[in-house]
Amino acid sequence: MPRDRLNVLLRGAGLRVTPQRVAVLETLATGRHLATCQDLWRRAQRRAAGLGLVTAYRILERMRDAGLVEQIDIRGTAYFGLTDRHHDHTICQRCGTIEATDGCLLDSLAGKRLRGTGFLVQGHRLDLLGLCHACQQAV
Amino acid sequence: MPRDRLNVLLRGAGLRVTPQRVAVLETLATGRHLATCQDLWRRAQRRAAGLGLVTAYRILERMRDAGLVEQIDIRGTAYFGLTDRHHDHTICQRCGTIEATDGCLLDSLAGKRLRGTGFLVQGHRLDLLGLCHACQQAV
DNA sequence: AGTGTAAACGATAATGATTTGCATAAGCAA
DNA sequence: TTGCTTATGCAAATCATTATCGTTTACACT
Repeated sequence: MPRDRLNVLLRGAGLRVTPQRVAVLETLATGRHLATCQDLWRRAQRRAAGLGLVTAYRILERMRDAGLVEQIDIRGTAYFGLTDRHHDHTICQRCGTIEATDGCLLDSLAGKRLRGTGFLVQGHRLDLLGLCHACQQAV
Repeated sequence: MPRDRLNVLLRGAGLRVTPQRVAVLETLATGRHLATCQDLWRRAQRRAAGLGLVTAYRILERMRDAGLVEQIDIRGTAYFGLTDRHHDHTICQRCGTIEATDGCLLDSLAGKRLRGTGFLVQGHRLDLLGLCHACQQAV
């Protein structure tokens, strides 16, 4: 993703452009999967030396509130990804292993085994992400 | 839910029947929504005095591994519910408020506002819950 | 009913991710 | 460039969850 595009994204979301934010956003755009804050922080340091972990947390929080980033919590840790992507996963209820599904599959899967991984589907979780009525006012 | 049914559930899942487990399971069956471990623990104490918080965690973990219970993590904390129910939610990306959706709605919702609550849908999260290949062997 | 053993329990103390407070530095509108 | 606001970095606090360990209990087999 070109640097300009990142700046536009940030400005468009009403966020100041700082090297740290660009670094985190760029890192986010580079990776193909969801990532934890710690992970992003470690990787983003190549682009912004001295970046603090706490800052990474704040940046992700800010971008999440601005709608640029999506936060998803799995087994006690938060994962982040760009909002414009699809994030469908299989999550093993026993060992917690997370894998992305190939396409966007949906209904009547219970009891079925997914082709490829052999994951046995027992149930599903669907969360609609967005803004509640109150927060829409507060923009 | 009758006490017998609970025992059958536990036994059927290969779990020993203890007053603590019955208490937690009963509490889970009583509540209409997902609940945190702390919450379940507090409520289950009416049925099993002296129940330890750590025990509640272990019971839920055990029942989750046995497939009786579904664990869902939101904003850094785990929520639990019986597996046999549907759990579709709206989650505000700003304030974190979680609400259950009325029915089971699915596609082409992005950008729409939900009737009733006015929740603005920006994206969604779909997790398929079940067992990975390795864990299926280990049963 | 009595007994042995693996599994469950309760309390306390770690762990690890996330937040908070505060002083300093940097973005950006005028 | 100046000034005001917001962002950053660090150290310490918080909070859910996990690990440890000694004690108790469920339950299969007498």
